[in-house]
Amino acid sequence: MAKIVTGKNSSKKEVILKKAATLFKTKSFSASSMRELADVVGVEAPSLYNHIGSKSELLQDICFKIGNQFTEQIESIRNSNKTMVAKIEAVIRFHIEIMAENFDEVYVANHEWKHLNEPYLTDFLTIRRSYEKSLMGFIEEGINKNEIKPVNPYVTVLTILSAVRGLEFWQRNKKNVPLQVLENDMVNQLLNGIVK
Amino acid sequence: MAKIVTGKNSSKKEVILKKAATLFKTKSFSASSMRELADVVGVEAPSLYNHIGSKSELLQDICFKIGNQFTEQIESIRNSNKTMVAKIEAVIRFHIEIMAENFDEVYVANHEWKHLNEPYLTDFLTIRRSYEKSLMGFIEEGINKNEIKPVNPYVTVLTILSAVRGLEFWQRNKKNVPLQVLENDMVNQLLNGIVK
DNA sequence: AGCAAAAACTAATAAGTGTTAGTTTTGTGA
DNA sequence: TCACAAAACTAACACTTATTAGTTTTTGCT
Repeated sequence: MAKIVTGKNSSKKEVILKKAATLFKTKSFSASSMRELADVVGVEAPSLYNHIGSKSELLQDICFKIGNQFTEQIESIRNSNKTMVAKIEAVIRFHIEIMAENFDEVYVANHEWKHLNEPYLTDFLTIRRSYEKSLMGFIEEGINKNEIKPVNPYVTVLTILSAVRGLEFWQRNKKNVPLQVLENDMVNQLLNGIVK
Repeated sequence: MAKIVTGKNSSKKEVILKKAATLFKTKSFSASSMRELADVVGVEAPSLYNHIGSKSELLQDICFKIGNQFTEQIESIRNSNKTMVAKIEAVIRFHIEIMAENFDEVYVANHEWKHLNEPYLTDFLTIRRSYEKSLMGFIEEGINKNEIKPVNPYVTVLTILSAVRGLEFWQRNKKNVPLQVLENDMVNQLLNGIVK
């Protein structure tokens, strides 16, 4: 009889969630079967149900864990007293850092949220939209305070968020480009451009 | 007996491909069934096989049609005699335009390529990597010619490509933000930044 | 009109899906 | 050591999957 090996501070459900995130990232949610997940966990598929409710629940847990993490961070930046440019810079930086730490989960939340069931789907999109609005507020206020050029705030948010999401592709080059270089260069390009 | 309705210049296979791209974009490749595709085409599932080889073949056709389109465009830009900055700008602009025209196909190529079978998977990644290398060449040459700040070329390519890919999220706001505004603002931010 | 090819149909197959039921084994505290 | 709960197991269910075989209908050409 196999046994789920739990690390020091993690419950069995957390172990399953972690492996699920990796599997869903690699194969996508729909193409991943509970039998495959059970395999990497080291157990038979039905045994998983002693610890989790359903396959969908796994996706929900992953998406909302990440969603809340981002929401908390941007709230705390909003309540800080930095210049608007500094706030935007802080957003870019924590985005990169959360991504570097919880890569698989962030990837899954970004790519597989559409397989959430209602009402989770609607909730998730609400959270995400409110996040985008916060960032858009920073841009607008930055323009008003004359820190930022009179750009279209929506396009700017789109550009920034897409750029940081692109870190998904970075992982295969982790060794060649250190995190600090990445963060600095990306912040610089998005804020100051690359043209001399 | 239902009949596949073909437009003026499109074969029945092309009709199926177009609908498949839309379906795969909406539901993802793995979560889309041939029965669903048949439904939107207006036919029974087995009838599709009079026109196509398999489900995987649909994905292959979509991915390589888009892949080749991008490759051709960047080749033609490479062979033009523009400044390097102008070449990079041209890349950003055609990216946005291809995306605006063939939205569903580009989306599928970007998101569902991992479900390609070998040897198509390897081929696709090779094409993509060579595309990235071309763009990276523009950056490096731009730095050498003193047109561009001494940035990390890899990070810069990553930032640019991710930013333009983010247009996926733009569609829901098509009405509010015209294509030209989008193109200009995005080019501007990526090349010149947003900070005053 | 009649014949051949194209393209639709129905029926069926084998494999894979998430999940439940019922049972057995394991780990823990008295 | 014994009992109880936690967590593993096997077997099975009801569905869905892509695809094939075989048949019938439609289309287009002479």
